Amino acid sequence: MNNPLALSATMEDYLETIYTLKEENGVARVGEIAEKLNVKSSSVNSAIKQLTDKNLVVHEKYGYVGLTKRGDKIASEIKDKHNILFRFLTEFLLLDPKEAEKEACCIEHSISKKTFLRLTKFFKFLEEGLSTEKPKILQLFEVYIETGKRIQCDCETQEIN
Amino acid sequence: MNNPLALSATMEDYLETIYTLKEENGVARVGEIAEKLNVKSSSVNSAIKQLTDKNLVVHEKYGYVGLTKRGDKIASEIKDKHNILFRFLTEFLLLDPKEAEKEACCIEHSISKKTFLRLTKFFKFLEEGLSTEKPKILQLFEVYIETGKRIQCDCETQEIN
DNA sequence: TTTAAAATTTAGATTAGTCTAAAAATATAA
DNA sequence: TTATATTTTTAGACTAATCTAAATTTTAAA
Repeated sequence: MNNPLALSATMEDYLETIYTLKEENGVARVGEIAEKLNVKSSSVNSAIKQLTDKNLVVHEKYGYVGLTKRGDKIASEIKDKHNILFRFLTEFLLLDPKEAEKEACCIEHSISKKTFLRLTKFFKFLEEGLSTEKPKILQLFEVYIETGKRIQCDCETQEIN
Repeated sequence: MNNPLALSATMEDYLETIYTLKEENGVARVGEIAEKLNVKSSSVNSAIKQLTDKNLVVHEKYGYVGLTKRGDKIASEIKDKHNILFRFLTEFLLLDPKEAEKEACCIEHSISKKTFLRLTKFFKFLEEGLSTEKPKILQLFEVYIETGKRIQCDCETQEIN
């Protein structure tokens, strides 16, 4: 019943961290991964072992940690989920970026591909709006969050052209 | 560093399931909890032991499983998160209810109180709109999901009154 | 009321993910 | 280049959550 290819949230975090470190520093090392994830190097080691067995990570003893093609693909998908969630939390729910960052980290392992795609589509939809400013409804929501008051606007009731 | 009162997603699921069973049947029994969560009764047993130690659950041997006041409060908060996520996924992202249900189950353990409150506020905001129909932007998004086309509407650019 | 069936509990094994402590390898500095 | 410091690896313990199998208790039926 359970997909044997499915990764635990923990393993996804390892992949994502390796991916991020490679983006930031060009390479990823055991100690850095440990630091980012707030675990000990020995934990990183055993995770790497598992991910290597799954053909997602490459690693020669005492050397850099890398991603296979498959590992890289999975990592970037997780990263994409993270990013769209971050956008949603900051641009839409107007949460503090620091909080939103932590929150996205957490939720990224729970959302399905479909939800990810829908959220992505939503932002694409917003961006394809002619105007350069935010849609009225989000502007109103911002005011509502700050003041608790709902300014009226006829865009709510008017017909679609 | 880590909050000792924090519950694992697993323990939250147990609380929530007990809560739901009590809603549905008036009482909750070990076997029903096991069935809902797709685990064995022995697993339920050890979970109950832990939750009892934390003063969240009451249970006398071979009897019904109940929630303490604190347990009930926590369970209802989880349920609230679940419900608001379900609404977001179905009403806003227009996902299939069955999928949305599963997804909400998953995400409910990851979102913070703040995110929950913001989402709640967002729906309250929508409901306080004068019109009885959905806000224009969501109507447009629905069309966009179905057709890939973005119908123009001047509500995007007009001034707030 | 005794017996059979169903539900619950206990005991003990297993797995994933973590840790500590010690050993091994690599990098750095004198 | 040798000694020291840092990093990585290994070995083995621990915890949370699960399972199986067996024992116990409760429920229902004969």
